Amino acid sequence: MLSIGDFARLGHVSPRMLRHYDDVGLLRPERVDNATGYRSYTVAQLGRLHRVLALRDLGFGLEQIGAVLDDDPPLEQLSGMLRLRRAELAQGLVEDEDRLRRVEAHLRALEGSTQMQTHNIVLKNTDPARVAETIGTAPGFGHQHLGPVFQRLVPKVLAHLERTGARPGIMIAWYEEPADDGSVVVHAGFDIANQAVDDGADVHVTELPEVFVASVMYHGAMEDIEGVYVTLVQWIEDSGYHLAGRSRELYHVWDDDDPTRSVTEIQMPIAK
Amino acid sequence: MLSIGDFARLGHVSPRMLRHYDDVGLLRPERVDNATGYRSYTVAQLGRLHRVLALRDLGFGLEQIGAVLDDDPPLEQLSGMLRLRRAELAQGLVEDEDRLRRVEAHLRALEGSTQMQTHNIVLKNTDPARVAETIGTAPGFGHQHLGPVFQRLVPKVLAHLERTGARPGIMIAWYEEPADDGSVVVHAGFDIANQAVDDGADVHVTELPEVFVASVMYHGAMEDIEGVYVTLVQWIEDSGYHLAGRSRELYHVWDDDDPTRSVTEIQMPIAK
DNA sequence: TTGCTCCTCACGTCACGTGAGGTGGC
DNA sequence: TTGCTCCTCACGTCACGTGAGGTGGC
Repeated sequence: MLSIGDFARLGHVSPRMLRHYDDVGLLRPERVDNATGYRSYTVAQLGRLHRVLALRDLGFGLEQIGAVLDDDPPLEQLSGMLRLRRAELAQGLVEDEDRLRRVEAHLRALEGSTQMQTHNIVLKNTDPARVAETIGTAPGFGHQHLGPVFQRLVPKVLAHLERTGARPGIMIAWYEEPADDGSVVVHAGFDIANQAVDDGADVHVTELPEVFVASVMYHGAMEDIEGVYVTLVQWIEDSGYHLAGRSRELYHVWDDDDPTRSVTEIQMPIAK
Repeated sequence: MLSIGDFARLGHVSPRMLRHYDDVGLLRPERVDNATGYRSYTVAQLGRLHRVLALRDLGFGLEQIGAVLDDDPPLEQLSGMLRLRRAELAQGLVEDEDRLRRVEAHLRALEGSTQMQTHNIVLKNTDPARVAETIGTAPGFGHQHLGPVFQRLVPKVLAHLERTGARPGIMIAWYEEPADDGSVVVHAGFDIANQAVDDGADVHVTELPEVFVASVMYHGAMEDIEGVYVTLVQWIEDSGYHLAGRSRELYHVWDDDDPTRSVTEIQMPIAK
């Protein structure tokens, strides 16, 4: 008979672990002294300890280990558990590899040392939105091209919504792929939630689908937003994703008086 | 101003998370109602929430995130943190890949469906041991070859220990690489801990070094141990390791009357 | 008046590590 | 008598999820 300390040394575990395994019924001492509570183990119990350690090393929880050791499940069930564990591990590996790539993308973004705080990029599924929008064409990207187009489009939508008695929600814009000459079709409109709004002459109600995006919150005036786009696109590429759709801008805070207080969310659909 | 529920929906997080971030000081509501305790957030706070989520996604703890956001560390320190995180992730990946291989080795061992309970293989560093041992040669492995050799060697060591007044500890054997004709040099002896023992005519005191091994506890008579070796060697290979030294046997329980009660540990040195 | 939201505790998670405070055997 | 081992609580870990029990605004 071995004391808990001797048995622990023999099995390369801590006495505390053995007490814990006793508590949860995973490995009971061969006997326990009535008066002192001292635990005694036999060398033969090393076998059971070994099985516990082996299964723990594979990542099983103590409860599952207890089930395996005590219920002596049939081979198929055992291999089923191992297969499940294998799948979990493989899944975890994929996730951690992706995470590692994202860390590396942030490192590279830091080197670029753009003013923007790069640690601001979140991956998520957008919530779908119903928008009343209208369409215009700009000669290209960039604030100097897009600004005037918005000036023209936004009042149209607002007027239409006022006519139909609907309250505009958040303002949203999205961009089609640029044509060969660089010109861009711009969609600008407002979220209308589930309010009933008829289509107008130029204004249409449409549904923006749920998509997986990389999203950045940008605080500041629209003139300076281009650097954010550059950083974001680079980050997406660095972290192993690629663009997979039309990007959107959500104007969470639109401050005409002080544009630097604006809060704009850029969403770029991506896929692996 | 947004209620906690609205802000949570906007940021794709749970209200509980926001309360938690408030508790730990990571993201305080813009204001809290004195009477009701209701929290209010502003849309501008989405930026901070975004940074929290981005860093959390990389695997940083909330405390570290708070430090990054509030202390605004210099670029080098930021990139140092990212580098550390990258190293941790890479390390974790290696470990999980190894674990995955071990799971797969167990699956293959199950298919073989040997009687032995394969979930009994533990990787560990052996503890170094001082042993008094002697040497013999057997015509090959297998109980029929080794048995008689042990019969001859063990009494020699015991007699020597008795002469020097030392108490024998656990019995240990190890094997040199077989020669071309298959013959094996066998070392057999006893652990003597730190007792002073002089070398004898045939008996030498030697130190077994600490090595990394795959270890199996085998309950039963020595005649049937060969299957365990076969399974163990196969498992080692399947799990991406290779043999890296001479294997040992530790006779934790040696029962002459009932050999099936014997407990023998097989240790095979391995490396990646 | 009935839902809905929000509030504050407080337990549970997983497998132990780490004291605190006390006792028994050499 | 002094170390050493062993014992039983009980807290802490990490980031919340999940009730319980209660309140305020539409």
